[in-house]
Amino acid sequence: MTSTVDDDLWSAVGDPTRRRMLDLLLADGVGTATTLSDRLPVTRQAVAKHLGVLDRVGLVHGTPAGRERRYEVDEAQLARAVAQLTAVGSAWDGRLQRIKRIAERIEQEKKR
Amino acid sequence: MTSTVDDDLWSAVGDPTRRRMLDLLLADGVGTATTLSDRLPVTRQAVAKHLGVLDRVGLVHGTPAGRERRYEVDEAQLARAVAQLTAVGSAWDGRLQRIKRIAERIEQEKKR
DNA sequence: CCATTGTGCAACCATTGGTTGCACAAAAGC
DNA sequence: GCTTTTGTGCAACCAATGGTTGCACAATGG
Repeated sequence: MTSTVDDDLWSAVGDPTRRRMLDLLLADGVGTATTLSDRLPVTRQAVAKHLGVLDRVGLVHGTPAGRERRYEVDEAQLARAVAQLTAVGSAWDGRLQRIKRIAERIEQEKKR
Repeated sequence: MTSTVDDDLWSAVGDPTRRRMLDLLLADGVGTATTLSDRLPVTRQAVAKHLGVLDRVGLVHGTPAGRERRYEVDEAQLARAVAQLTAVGSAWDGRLQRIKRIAERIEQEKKR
């Protein structure tokens, strides 16, 4: 069942730009809208919007520091998201395997 | 690195309605826009659009059967998508663990 | 042959990921 | 201290997309 999935968390992580942002933040530890947009193919304003989304679902946390706002990954929340990814993945995987087994059994029946 | 991810595949699977559709198709083996929309909180037309998206990225395959069009999951392609999910998941997981280890080492240093 | 049912297509609406432009506060240079 | 950078936030705007309703039409069933 996919119904156990938090859709907000998932769709936050579903956007490719946001995924890259999380990658960068994880690699560097911390970043601002400007530093992130330097390494991304979108404008600073777009990055700022994404940071807003990620902040709202709790995947990152931003703190004002002087004139800039620093963001870092909330590790616990990202761990939760990862858990959901792998949960859905293995649910589908399980179904696929079951289908494969059934297909093989039918092959067997035919040969008899 | 998330750069190895096929964004089309991922964002196809990123939509919650499409995820539920895949669940239903996997459970039932086959379905049409109408039968799926019976069990989903959206209209038949919305489901038809989603089926179009899923078909375009190859996650499902639709074949005309009389007056209706039957869709089923392309298992190989879904397996690919699952592989990418778990790949990104474990990449992040790895980074999180590394961060955790470093944090623990710093704790150690302090105690000395 | 007529009524039903499943589809596909078009128009329309709200949200969202993106842009540009601007105003303003904090740092840095002189 | 005053001026120039530099980082932010906000607003307007645009295109794509997930959703809706409405309609026309082909296939099935009585």
